[in-house]
Amino acid sequence: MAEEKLHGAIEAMKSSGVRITPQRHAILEHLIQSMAHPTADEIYKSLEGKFPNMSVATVYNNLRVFKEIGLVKELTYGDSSSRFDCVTTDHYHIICDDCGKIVDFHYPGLDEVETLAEQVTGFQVGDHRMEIYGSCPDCQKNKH
Amino acid sequence: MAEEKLHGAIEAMKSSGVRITPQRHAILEHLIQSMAHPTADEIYKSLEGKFPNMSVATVYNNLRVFKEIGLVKELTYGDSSSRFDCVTTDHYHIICDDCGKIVDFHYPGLDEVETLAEQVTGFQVGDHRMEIYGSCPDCQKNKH
DNA sequence: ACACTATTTATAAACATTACAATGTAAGAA
DNA sequence: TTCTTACATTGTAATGTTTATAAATAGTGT
Repeated sequence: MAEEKLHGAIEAMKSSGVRITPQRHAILEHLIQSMAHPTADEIYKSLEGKFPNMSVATVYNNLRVFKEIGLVKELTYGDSSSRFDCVTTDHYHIICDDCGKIVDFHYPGLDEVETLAEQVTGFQVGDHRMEIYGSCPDCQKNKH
Repeated sequence: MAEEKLHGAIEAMKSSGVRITPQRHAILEHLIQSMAHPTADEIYKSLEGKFPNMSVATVYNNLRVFKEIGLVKELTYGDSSSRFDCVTTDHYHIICDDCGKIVDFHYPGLDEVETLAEQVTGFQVGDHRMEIYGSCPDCQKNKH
């Protein structure tokens, strides 16, 4: 399934006229395979073995490119660095306040809220963002 | 009404055992009166007149204190600096993609999503965050 | 093969935020 | 009041993430 996602992403790049370089391929692959919503620096470090000469700038540049063609979303929380998430299917995130773990979870989509917001504020709505915060099962145990 | 909010906030500080210094009073006052969800730097600049010697560190320190006692929420978007919002009543934000304007808007609260997330993920949910993105009425006019 | 453009690299710069040490200020006890 | 102690503020240095820039490299179309 990760294969298919990667394939789909590459198709999306092709049809957007974006070149598929080895670095881009590797960054995308890492984003898809790692379930961990990594930071730019984590991606950089994890590809050091394969690409000893790769620059951090390349990671940032390409994450921006991926964002622009809608392959990737940037997640900004309170902490210092952004995390990046491959948008394959629509999903939300639930985040552990204690250990920082991020888990995907599905929910129908909040169309109703968007509609109401449009009516009340006069905005033309394009998108929304939602996250849920709490304590993950592991951290609940450790607290007891 | 801003008076009452400020008063309530000061009471909250008292009962948390947090000292009410002139700087803290001014920062809170600015947060409550400005409807603009300011950045730390904006707060700092706006109080330069009253407190020529105030340090940026003071602004950051106190925003952290306010966050800890639950008076203030930190809003992190894609851009470089956090914005700060006085939590008086529960509300969500709708944000203009073009000009960055942030407008408050009320909605019943997404208890149902929280409950479902709890069941699906096993997390113990404490909080959630939602923002809506779009184009504000002004920017819609300026586009066409 | 050639010219042209996109991409990568390396490094410097910008910027927000935090850490730290020194100074100042308020509250309570003797 | 004065002493003591804990908390706040200030100024500055340090940290860390992200962006800008210029040079080197690779790819594409003619």
